[in-house]
Amino acid sequence: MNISDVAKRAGVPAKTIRYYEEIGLIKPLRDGNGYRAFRDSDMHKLAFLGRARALGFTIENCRALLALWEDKSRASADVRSIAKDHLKQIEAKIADLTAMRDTLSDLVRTCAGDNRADCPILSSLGG
Amino acid sequence: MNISDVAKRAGVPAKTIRYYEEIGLIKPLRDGNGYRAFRDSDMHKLAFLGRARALGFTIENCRALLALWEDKSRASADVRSIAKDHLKQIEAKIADLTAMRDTLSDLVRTCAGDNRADCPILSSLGG
DNA sequence: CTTGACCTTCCAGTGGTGGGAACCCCCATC
DNA sequence: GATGGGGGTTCCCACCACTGGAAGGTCAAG
Repeated sequence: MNISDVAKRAGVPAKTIRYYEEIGLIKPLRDGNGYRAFRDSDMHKLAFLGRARALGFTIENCRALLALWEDKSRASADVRSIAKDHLKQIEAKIADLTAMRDTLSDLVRTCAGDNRADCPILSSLGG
Repeated sequence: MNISDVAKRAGVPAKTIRYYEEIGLIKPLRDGNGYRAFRDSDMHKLAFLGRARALGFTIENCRALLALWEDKSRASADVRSIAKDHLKQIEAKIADLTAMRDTLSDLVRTCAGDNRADCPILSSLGG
């Protein structure tokens, strides 16, 4: 498989695939002409990476998860611990954003939004 | 005022202040020795920027809001429109993260997390 | 033989800092 | 006068995870 085929099948952009090779997440073979030759296993790894990234795992977490996925004798506790940590971080980010949203939606609600110069949003930002 | 004073008072790191000057958000004067000389107005702008950034506004939005803040004849509708757009983006991000969290917390819940190799998290990522 | 779609590598840029080097300036103390 | 310490300055590199683009090699079709 060439890079555009595997990109389509795994749902990961070709540029990203090259990047993943560069940082050692995948190690595709090479044809005589220098083209990358992807095996099915490479494609599956890329699809795995695509799903993990879609869940917001960092690259380094993806690397760890991939290693655990490859390791037949792994303990699921290791995976669970990574996922739980990540879940906590996501929840923290949601909390941050929710606080922002609440403040901001209050401001938007109290702002008349007409042609007058008086603006509670700017007043609030101004201190 | 020197940079560390204004950093403390406005609650914005000195590094960030230099960056804000570099991109033209503030224009502090200079002393004879080359030190930045901040006026009160610079400090107020920095505090404004700090609050706007804390609400997640991008630098470019901050620039626009600052201009409106400075403009005595502004219409509050302009401010409100920026804030509403930003609010929408925050809500979109919250929705994304919430979807991630839901998927992930399902996976974490169904994962035994013991020493067995069987792991629903990896199975799900593997496709 | 040409065209055009691939593929390759390499370099630069993103946003908003943070870290650190190398150097200047000012004040206090010995 | 020397020295030390704590400011300040500019400049460049690193982060994260890509993304875009240039310059050039390769391949299949017409």
